[in-house]
Amino acid sequence: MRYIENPYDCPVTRAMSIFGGKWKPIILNCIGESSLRFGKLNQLMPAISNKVLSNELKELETLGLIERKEFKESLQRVEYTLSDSGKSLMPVLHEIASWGNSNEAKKIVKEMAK
Amino acid sequence: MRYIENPYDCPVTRAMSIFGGKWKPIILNCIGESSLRFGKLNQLMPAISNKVLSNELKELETLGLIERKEFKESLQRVEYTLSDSGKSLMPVLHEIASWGNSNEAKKIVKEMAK
DNA sequence: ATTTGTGGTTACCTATTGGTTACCAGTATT
DNA sequence: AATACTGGTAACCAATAGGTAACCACAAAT
Repeated sequence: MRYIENPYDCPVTRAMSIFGGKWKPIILNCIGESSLRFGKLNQLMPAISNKVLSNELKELETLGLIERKEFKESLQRVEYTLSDSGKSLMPVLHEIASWGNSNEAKKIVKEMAK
Repeated sequence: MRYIENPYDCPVTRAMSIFGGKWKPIILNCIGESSLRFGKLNQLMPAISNKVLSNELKELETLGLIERKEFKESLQRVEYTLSDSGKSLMPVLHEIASWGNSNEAKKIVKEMAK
């Protein structure tokens, strides 16, 4: 998602410029308090291609919302976690998740499917 | 935004399928508790074209998140308000707005601009 | 009679997103 | 030595979203 012009300094516009987009909130929520590998993220979101996942992870890292840790141990191993900025988004993600679990949301999705 | 495949029934995925996208959260937040005319919405979000605004409003109406009221009075007059479903999103929008006002968010946007 | 404002629609084009397939390096397994 | 797994990347193409500009009906104002 590109930066959205925001002449009136709208906070929702600012927030959505940062973590809006099809996958970013979902990825951030998946990672949450845990530490996930690329392959695991791919499993959790079967609908995302590895190209797109790779791009999104890079963008989230550039934004400073996640951290990428490479373990040189043995077999290639990379883990993603939320940075402090990313963690500050947790209340937002919880609120979104909570609404997503509401009957309102479920009803709307049921309608969309028709 | 199309419906996102959601095999694990992730609530964030469900929520973002509904009100995700570049403009939807911004429009919903703009309307809030008030009742806004098309022209006013256009003023509040100068970066949106009237075509896109028109489309988004239609989609939001189809989703049942907003209501469109036509006043036959005199001059063509249409007002948009949140439906009950739309109002149930207010806590989410507030949380997003609150994060958008945080220093974290402002710092990130400052970096993006470079 | 012409102009202005509202709430759009239409046609057209471009930019962005997303998807597919193939491929790669390093390590471990068979 | 060949194969498989991880975490990707590259090239290419298709679909979708978004943007621009022109236009329209209706009403009111000049």
